[in-house]
Amino acid sequence: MAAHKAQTTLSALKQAESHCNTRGTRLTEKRRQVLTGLLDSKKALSAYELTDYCRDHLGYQLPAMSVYRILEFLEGESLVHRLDLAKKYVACSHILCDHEHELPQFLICKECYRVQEISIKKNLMQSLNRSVEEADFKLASQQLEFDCVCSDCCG
Amino acid sequence: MAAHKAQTTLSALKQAESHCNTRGTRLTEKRRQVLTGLLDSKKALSAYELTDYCRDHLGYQLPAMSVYRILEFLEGESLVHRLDLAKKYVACSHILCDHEHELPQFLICKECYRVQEISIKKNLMQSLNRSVEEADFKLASQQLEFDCVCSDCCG
DNA sequence: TACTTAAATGATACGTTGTATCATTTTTGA
DNA sequence: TCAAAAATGATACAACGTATCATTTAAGTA
Repeated sequence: MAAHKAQTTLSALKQAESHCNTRGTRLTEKRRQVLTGLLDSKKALSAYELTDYCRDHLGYQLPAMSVYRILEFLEGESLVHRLDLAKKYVACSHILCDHEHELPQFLICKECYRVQEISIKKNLMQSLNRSVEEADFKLASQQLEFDCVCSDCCG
Repeated sequence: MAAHKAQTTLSALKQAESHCNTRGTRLTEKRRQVLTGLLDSKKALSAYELTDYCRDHLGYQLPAMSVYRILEFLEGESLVHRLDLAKKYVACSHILCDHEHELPQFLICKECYRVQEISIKKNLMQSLNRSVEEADFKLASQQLEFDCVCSDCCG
């Protein structure tokens, strides 16, 4: 289990590194390790699952408090998204892209926590925003999360 | 604080009572009290806030475990909705209606937990479902919840 | 280089939401 | 009246998350 990381994970880490350099922040060893855990996982992980990841793959127990702080940092760098609905975290699927993206939407499988990042069509989001505004509310974020079931879990 | 309940609350309780009778279930005293707490609150309440409600308004401490069970019952009777996003509960705004409703959507103010129940236009929901299905996912429920800010909390 | 300061991480305690389990009370129906 | 079922109580515990203070590590400067 020690061995090798997928090409995309390595590329993403490199990209994340230079992103942080550019911004004058530091992708420390632990931050890199947490990000690696998320990149290598095809599903969303909770903070506590990430401490397990460190214990199992790296041989030390990263305190939950540190994981939360690191996730907060990574989210600030737009390298990670927090999924409120699942109370879990995913690596941003656009780390490797150099161009700007519209705000992502997340489809979260409530069974296996596989996550799909999609972009909802502009006019659909506009209609939605209009419906919400008619009720005198505003969407707190355009980054929506939808409770779903994926095709593996009984599509 | 002891005194009188709004007309709508009383009507809703009566309606809930007969709804349960019809279904062969029982709206017991405690269940009625929890429902009353939700009906009288203009915002979503957590299970623990409902135990506080009983302590403050009814003079006894309803155990959290009982509150959870009662909420589960009320949700099964479609008298209450659980809001995953807020981890809180609201009385269904359609208790007083006798006709069928489309599945509701919820706008939840993340500041004050005021909740607005709306119905999103059919074609909007259709577009959304289509987008989700293109990603090989399915919405787990058509009862969507949106993290919002209401007009009172900085509209 | 050594020293000071700031950034990052660790350790501990605690708060909130929620479930599991078993005991007790209340209601129902024969 | 009595047995069975339904509802509620009590207790313990699990998962997620934050507050606080201590310690370590890195960065910049004399």
